[in-house]
Amino acid sequence: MGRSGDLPRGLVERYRAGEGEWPDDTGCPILHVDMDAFYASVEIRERPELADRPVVVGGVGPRGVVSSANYLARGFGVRSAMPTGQARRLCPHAVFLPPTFELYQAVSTGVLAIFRDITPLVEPLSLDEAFLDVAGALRRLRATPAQIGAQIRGRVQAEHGITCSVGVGPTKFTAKLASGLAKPDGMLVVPRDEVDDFLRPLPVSALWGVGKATAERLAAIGLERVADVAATPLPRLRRAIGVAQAEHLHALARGHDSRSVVADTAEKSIGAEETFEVDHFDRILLARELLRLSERTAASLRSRGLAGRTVSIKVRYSDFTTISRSRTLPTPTDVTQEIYRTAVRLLTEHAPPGAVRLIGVRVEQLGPSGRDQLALDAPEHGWREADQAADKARTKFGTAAVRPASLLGERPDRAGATELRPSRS
DNA sequence: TCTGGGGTCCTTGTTCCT
DNA sequence: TCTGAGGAACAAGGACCC
Repeated sequence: MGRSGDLPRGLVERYRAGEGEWPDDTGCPILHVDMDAFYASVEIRERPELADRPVVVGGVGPRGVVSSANYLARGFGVRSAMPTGQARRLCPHAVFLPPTFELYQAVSTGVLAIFRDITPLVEPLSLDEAFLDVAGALRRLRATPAQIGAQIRGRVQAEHGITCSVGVGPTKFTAKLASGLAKPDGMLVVPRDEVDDFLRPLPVSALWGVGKATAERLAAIGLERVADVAATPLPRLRRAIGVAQAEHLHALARGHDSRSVVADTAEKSIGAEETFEVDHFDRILLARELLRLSERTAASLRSRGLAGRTVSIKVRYSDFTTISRSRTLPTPTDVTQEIYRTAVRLLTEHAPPGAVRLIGVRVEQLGPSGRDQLALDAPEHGWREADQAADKARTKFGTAAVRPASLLGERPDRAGATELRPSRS
C-alpha cells in the first residue's frame, strides 16, 4: 500500500462515494474490489477477541516477513513485506499469527461467488482482489456502477464479516488506483472526464509497473509525478527505461489503458520454493528438499489438469545472489519423478556450491496434461500411476498422508511461513 | 532492517536452423 | 563449401505485483 498515498487528501475526498451520493459514474464500467488487510481481517473474524489488538499475519520464523497487518498494527509502522523481526520491534504487543491459506482460499471463493452473481466478467488478481466489468449488468440490475460497488461492499460485509474497498473508473488502472486510495472500507469513483486531474498529481510509483528500480531511473531524469511522465517525449522515456516499459508507462500516465477484464486467464507457470531457517551447504539435503518441492509442484499441476515442458530451479545463496537454471523437456510432464530428476540434474551440474538460504522448483510452458491419451508403455507410466494413487490418498486423508520414502526422515529447518498442513476439507 | 512465496513480464544473450 | 543474416526457441536474470 501507500504507492499513491501522497495524493492531497482533499483531492481524494472529491472522488469519495458517500451515503447515496457519488461523482458521475457514466462510462465507468470497471470496478476493482480489494479486501482490506485480508489475511488479518479473516483471522480476526475467526477470533473476535483480537478485534481491538494489532494483528500481524506472516512468517513467524527468524526469516519470516509480514504478509498482512490490520490497521491498528499499521499505526505502529508495520507494513507488508517487512521482516517479522522488525515488525516485532515496532509493535511488540501485537498478535503474530502464521498464515492459514486454506481458510483465506475458502473466503476468497465465497467473495468471488458474489462478484459472479453480478457479472461473469470477473478477473481475480490474487486471493483478495479482482476486477469486474459491469457494463453488461447495468440494465439487468437497474443500477449504476457505483450502486453496484455499494451492493458488493454490503454483501461482502454481511456474508463474510470482512470489509473491502472499491474503485470505480473507466479503465482498469484508474479503478485499481481508486480502490487503493479508498482504503480502508471505502469507495472512490473517478469520472471519465476527470481521469487526467486524478492522475497528474500522483507520484510515479503509483504507475503500475514502477517499483524502486524504475522510480530511481525516472528520478534520474527528473521525473517524479505522473504529470512529468505524461509530458516527457516518448524517445527520451525509451532511452531511460527501455522500449516496452516506456510505452506502457507513457500510455498509463496519459490515462490510456486498453486492457479489458478477462475472466479466464490461463496460468503460465506453477512452482514451489522454500527458505531455510539456517543456510545449508549439504547437497544431499538440498536434493531431498527438491524432491519435496517437486512433489508439491507436480501435485499442483495434476490438480489443475496441467503439464509443463520447462523445469527450472532457483537457488538463493547466503549473500542473496540468486541464480536460476532451466531445462526444456521433449514432452510436457506432471510427473513428480520427472520434475525431480530434472531439478536435481540442474542443481548438481549447473549450480555452484555455496551456502544456500532458499531453493525452489518451477514448471513453465504449461498446457493441458492430456494424461488420458498417454501411451501405457511410456517410460514414466509407473511413476504416473504412483502419483495418481498418492493424489487419491491425499484427497482422502490430507496432504501429509503420502510422501516419498526418502522424505520420511528429518526435514531441514524452514522459515515456517508455509508449513504443510493436513487438508481442512 | 535485512529481506517469504507464488506468480508475470521484459530484456539480453546464446544456439540452432534456414 | 563457407559465411552471414535473420528468426525462433531457449536460457538467465531482473523488476515488479500481491
